[in-house]
Amino acid sequence: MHDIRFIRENPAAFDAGLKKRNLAPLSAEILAVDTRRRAAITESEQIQARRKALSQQIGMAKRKGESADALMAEVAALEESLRKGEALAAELDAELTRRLEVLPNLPFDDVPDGTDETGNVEIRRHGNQRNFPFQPKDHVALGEATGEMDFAAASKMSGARFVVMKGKLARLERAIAQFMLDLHTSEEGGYTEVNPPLLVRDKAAYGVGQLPRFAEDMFHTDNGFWLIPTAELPLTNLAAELVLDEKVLPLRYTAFSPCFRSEAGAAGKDTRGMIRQHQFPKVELVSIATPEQSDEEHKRMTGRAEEVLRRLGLPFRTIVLCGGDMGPASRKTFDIEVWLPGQQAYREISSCSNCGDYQARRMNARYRPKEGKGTRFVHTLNGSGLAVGRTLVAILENYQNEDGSVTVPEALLPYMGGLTVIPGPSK
RNA sequence: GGAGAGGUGCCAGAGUGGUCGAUUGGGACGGUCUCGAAAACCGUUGUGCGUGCAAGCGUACCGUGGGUUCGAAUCCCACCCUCUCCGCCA
Repeated sequence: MHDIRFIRENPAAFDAGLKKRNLAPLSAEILAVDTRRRAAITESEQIQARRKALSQQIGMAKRKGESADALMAEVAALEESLRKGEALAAELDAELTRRLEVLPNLPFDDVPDGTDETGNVEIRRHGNQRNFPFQPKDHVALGEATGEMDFAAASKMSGARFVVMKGKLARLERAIAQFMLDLHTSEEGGYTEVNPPLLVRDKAAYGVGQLPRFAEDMFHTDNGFWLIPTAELPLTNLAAELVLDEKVLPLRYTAFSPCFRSEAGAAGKDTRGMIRQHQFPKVELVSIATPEQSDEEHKRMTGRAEEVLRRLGLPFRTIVLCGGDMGPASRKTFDIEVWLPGQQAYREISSCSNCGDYQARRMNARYRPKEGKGTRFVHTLNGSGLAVGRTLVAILENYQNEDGSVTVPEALLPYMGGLTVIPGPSK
C-alpha cells in the first residue's frame, strides 16, 4: 500500500518508481481521485459538525424541559446531504484504496532497470564449480535410483508436483532444516525460532500483499483458510497491528515450515523433479526494522542466507533483481542462486527482499521512535534461509559420486546419526 | 461440537442514550522539594483522517461491520476473538 501523502508531495518520484516496474505513470489520476476525496471529506465533516452542535443543543433543551422541535427540524433538514456526503466520502476513500492496494512497491533508485530476469545483475560469486571426472547426474536420476525419492508414489495420491521422500533422503532433508535453524538461531545468527500457523485468514494474506492480487497462487480451504505459500506470511504478521518500542528493533524471526503453492500458470515450467512443487519445505527469515535499519538489515539477512551455502560448501552467486523481475511488495531483492551440476545452471535457492513500509501499511505495523512524537511504520524484510528442498537437490548434485552415492557435507554430519554417505543404487 | 461469561486508553477498571475521547487508580515522562534518592505535591501522557505555514481547529475511533435515534461506548443484529465448564482428541 502506498502513502497518498508521498504521492501528493512527490508525484514525479512515484511515477519514476512505477516506470522501473514497467508501468505507466499513474500519479495524475490517483491525485485527481485524492482531490475529490479530500473535498468530500471536508464537506461531510462540516455537516457532521453542524449536526453534532445541534444534537447537543437538543439535549440541553430537553433537559431543561424546553421544546426542541425547531432544532430537530433543522437536523432533519440536514439528513439528506449528510447521508449523501458521508457516502461520497466513503466511496472515494474506498476507490483510492482500491487503486493503491494493487500497485507494486516502488523499487529503490539503485535497482537496475529491466523487464525480466535478463535485466538482473550479478553482484558476487562464491565457491568453485566442481570439476567432475564423470558426467554428473541430476537429482531426479540420483534420487530415484536410490528408491528413496518417489515421484510415482506421490502422484498416485496427490498428482503432479509432489514427491515422497523416504529413508536416508528423508533424514537428509530433516538434517538440512535442522542445520539451518541451528545456524540462524545461534548467537551469531540472532534469529528467534518460531512455529507459526500454516493456515491463515484473508487479513493476514492481505497484510503481506498476497491478497487481493495473488489469490490464485494459494490453496484455500472450504472453511476459509489460506495455506501459507511461505512462512514470510505468518512471521511478518507477528508485527501486525502492533506499536513496537524502537528499542526492540530489529526483531528477527526464523521458521521452518512447509510452503504450499498452487503454481497456477506455471504449467510446463521446471516440471522435472523437485524444483517446483505444490508443497516444499523452507526455512524463512523475517526482520522487522526501523526505516534507518532496513538497508543494513537487508544486507545482513542476505549474508546469513549465503552463510548457509558457504558452510555447506555449495557454489553460488548473488544477483540483484531488476525492477521488472521483483516481487510486488519489494523495494529491492537479492536472489541467491546455487550451482546445480545436473542442470549446468545456477538456480534460485533464496530470495531476500526489503519491503520498506509497504507491508507495514497494509497490516498497520508501527513503532514508537525514541525521539519525537507519534508512530512510524516499520520496515519488513524477508528472505529464504534457505529453500530446504532445493538445498537437498543442490547437495545431491554437487556431492554425487560416480557410483551414484552422495557424500554428506561436513556441516551436516552432526545431524546424520553417523551416516557419511547416502548409498547409491544397490546392484 | 454443546453451555455460559466477556471484549473500553500502556495496564487495571468505571461508565447502560445527551458537552464522554471517555471517572478513578497504577505505570511512564516532566517539574517542585532533596546533597542524592524515596515519599509527597503539580503537570503531561492515544491514533487515523481533514484543514492550516504554524499554534490550533474539525471529524472519526470504546473488538469488527451493519442498524435504531436529533444524538450511541451505552440499545438491536451479524461476525471475530478471549476466558470458564462439558464432550472429543494428537
